[in-house]
Amino acid sequence: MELPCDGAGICMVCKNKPPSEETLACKTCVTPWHATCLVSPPQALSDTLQWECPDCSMIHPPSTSAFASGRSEDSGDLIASIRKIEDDKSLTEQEKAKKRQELLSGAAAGPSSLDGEEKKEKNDVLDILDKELTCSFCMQMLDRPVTTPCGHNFCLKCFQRWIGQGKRTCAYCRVQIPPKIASQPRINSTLVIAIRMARMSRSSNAGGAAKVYHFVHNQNRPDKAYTTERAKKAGKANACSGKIFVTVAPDHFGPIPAENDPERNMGVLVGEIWEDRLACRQWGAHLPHVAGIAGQSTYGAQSVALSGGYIDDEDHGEWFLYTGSGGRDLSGNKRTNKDQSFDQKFDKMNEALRLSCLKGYPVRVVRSHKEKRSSYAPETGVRYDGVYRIEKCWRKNGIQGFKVCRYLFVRCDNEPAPWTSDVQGDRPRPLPVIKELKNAIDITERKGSPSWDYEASSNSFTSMVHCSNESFILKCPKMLTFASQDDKSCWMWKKPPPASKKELLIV
DNA sequence: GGGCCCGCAGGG
DNA sequence: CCCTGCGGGCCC
Repeated sequence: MELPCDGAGICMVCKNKPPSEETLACKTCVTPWHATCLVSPPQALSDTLQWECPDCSMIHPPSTSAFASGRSEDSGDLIASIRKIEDDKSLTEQEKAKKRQELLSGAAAGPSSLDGEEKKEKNDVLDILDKELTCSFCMQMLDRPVTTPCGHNFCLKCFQRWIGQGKRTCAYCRVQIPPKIASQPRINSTLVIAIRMARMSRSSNAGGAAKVYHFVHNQNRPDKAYTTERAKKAGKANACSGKIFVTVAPDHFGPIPAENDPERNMGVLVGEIWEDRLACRQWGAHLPHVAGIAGQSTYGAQSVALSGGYIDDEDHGEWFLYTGSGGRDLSGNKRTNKDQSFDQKFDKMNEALRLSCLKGYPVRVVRSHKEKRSSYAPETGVRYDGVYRIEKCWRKNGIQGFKVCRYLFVRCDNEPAPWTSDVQGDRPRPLPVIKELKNAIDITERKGSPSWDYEASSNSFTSMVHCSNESFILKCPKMLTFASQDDKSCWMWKKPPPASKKELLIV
């Protein structure tokens, strides 16, 4: 059995610490090995620099190196062909690049294939999948993929073999692997789905060429927003999202609890502030980085972003009026600065808000203060403001409006209930009546505060809903719990409503 | 400080 | 696929 030196430099075979002249570093994985304990140590001194350890030479046997095997005999031709393209003065740089790519992607492998265009596209997809979904050990498509914290993927078996050899660094980038992951590697289920899809696309010959998505898996995203090569100008305006830190589903309603915050294990607290909308997105409070409403018209709205400085938005802290999407222009964006139809229906995001109103779903609220710095916001940035509910929806002069009220007074750990005029108050109280709604139509209303009542006999929560002169009862089992047995007036979210709408019983 | 343009993300 | 979106940087 051949074993390397451990982290302290002690040979795992002879249990001695070899002097540096007896230590060999693998050219691939840089792991130190005790030369005298090797079965076949390198003979010449010059070989020691190019020496590959038993593990690595086993993993990458030279004969199966993907590049060498496929192209070794015609690589001379390939270079000649590339030179020919380079020298062709009739081609633009773009055309040259395209030709080169065709050549490398194998479209030109079969001489002058006529369906090259279609084949190329398919190959592009498969190339990307090959590259991204390949295990660095066995060079095959990942089997039961395990992802390291540094973002590299390996087959479960390959990973376990590596760990079994006493390795505790990533085979790809040498970053330390935490003991927990080494001992209990978890299969990356999202990746499993991606692999399944890749296999499907590989096996299906028919069908149009798949589109190449520049998809970056969450684990592989940086901790901060970043700008791609394609987005020429720097800055966050065109930035891609960084890693999402919380583990809640994108359609998750309500607060983000500690158990979904593996990063800090504290959940997203009311009053938390991020530099911008992209950072806010990373903590799951509000996912769209431009749009103001996160939601699905058939499911409900998860969150809204309230940006200060719009005069028509009445903002009273614990309740505010919100104009639905499409009802205003995005400042400085000509495309949306069009005339509004005067007969809008509730659709898309507005319908999502209306549905949340009907069902009494909690809506997360984030506020930003780009223009107006109100006394509410001594700080800059985007602020998570806790859970609200949509109390009323209406349509007036073709514009949809929403009245959004604090759902429950959520006690937060880092400061007393913010955005309330009464700082002491973390109790529900009557809500102000909205003015000037005489000409409004389509009023969807939801009454009652707090919205959910606890029913001890069934240990469930019920809520009375009034809608279009009809009343019905919503039942949601075990949705809320009291913060403490002593203080029943202080409500707190413990468990968010079910992620699937099926689980919500309407009796 | 306003106009302009940009490109990402997500819904439908 | 197409469209839109209570961002945001930069230029004037």
